[in-house]
Amino acid sequence: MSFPTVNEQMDLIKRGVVEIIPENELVYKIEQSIKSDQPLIIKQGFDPTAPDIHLGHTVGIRKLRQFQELGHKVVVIIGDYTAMVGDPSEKNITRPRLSHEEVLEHAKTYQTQFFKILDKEKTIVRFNGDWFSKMSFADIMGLASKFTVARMLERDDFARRYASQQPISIHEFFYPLMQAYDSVEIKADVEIGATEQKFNLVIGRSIQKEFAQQAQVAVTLPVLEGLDGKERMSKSKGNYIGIDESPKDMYGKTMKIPDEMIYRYFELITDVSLDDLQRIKNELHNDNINPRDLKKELARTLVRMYHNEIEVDAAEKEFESVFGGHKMPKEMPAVSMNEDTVRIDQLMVSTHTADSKGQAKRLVKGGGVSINGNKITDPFYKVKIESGSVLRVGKLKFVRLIKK
RNA sequence: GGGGAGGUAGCGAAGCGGUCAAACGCAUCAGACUGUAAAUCUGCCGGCUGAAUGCCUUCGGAGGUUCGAAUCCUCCCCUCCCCA
Repeated sequence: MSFPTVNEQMDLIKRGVVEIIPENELVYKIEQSIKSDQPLIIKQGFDPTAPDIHLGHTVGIRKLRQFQELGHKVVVIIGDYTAMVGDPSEKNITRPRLSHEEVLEHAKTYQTQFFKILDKEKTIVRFNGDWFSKMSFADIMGLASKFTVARMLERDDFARRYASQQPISIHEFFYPLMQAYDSVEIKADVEIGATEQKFNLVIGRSIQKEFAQQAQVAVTLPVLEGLDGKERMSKSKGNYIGIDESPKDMYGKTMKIPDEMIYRYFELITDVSLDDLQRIKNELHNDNINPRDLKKELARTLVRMYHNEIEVDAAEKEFESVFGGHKMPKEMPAVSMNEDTVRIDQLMVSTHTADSKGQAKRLVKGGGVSINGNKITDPFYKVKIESGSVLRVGKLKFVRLIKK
């Protein structure tokens, strides 16, 4: 096997990354790899706490693929063990503990989704339960003794929580240690992760040294903001675009991101060339160009990546007809009813377009409800049920009614 | 082990015997304006009720005092800080 030159490799690796810690060690590792004709081991871990992967995850996964293109070996760690323990960084959200079955189920979908981006042949998937489930308490104490509380408290979120009198449980301290130990177990040369992972990645270096290994290089990547443009993309915040979503949803959701995010999305989660990136940046500063058109280009690009060209056109047409021409979408959920007439609030509750009759009435009073394009203003309006009638609530919720 | 401060709606934060479904801010949701963007303005913002000065559920949990408790008492659970 022959590898590209050090400079070629570094150019690709550095694209879109925030930090390489330390860069000279990475250069050294690549030199050694070329010299010995051995690939580097590139690691990234995922906790399968949610059933599938969204575009936020692809920032890292795409970086892994770049390493693969350079000839290196990617090891994806599935944190089945850590996921079962429960993610302490989100402790304030009290999430339900996942059973091992659920975790494995999620892990399964993760794996198929990984391979929409990664080269299956060049990817090794490991579960960290393989080694953690076998450790004795003495082993755990041994691991714990290799790190100090003072260093733990250097970490931003711990420091902040400590300062603001929020609880921190002891077991949360194990998280970084477990992640670090994963690196020891697979002898990682490079670990990649989001910027917020910096602390964990660096601890991996310390712990590897404790185990007489060469320290890994930490590569940090930006965290992708979700549809709100503020908070990180995450399933639990509902501001995500899943990579398995339909072309229509993917396109529509992309059109919803704030303008400031357009460039960032192009940069972090698409394959557009550096020239195109520059062009996009210029056009965003050009007042004669409607940023919406660039957003459309982004939406097209994303749908193309995860679906295909035909779907791209269909999704765009669908989007334009609904939101441009104020027409109805082609496909919408249908609900069949026996009644001849139903009061609007009841109809909304039974079609799940409102959570309660009270909310339904409020929506009607707010002017957000229409039947076949006719706005309803009376919260006690009786809707005549006819097959083909369309109930619209807000901008996005449509239901087709069917008379039984 | 000792001392102190706390737990209020999605979040932050008032209230400290009735006028509290609970001020205010933020977020969410809907409307106007738009490009399904941003900003701005408006409305809503526990549930039920043909829409109430009505009913039900809610202020960490369980009891109690009272005509009446988020507000007082008892016990319990949880968190934070300081001292040892």
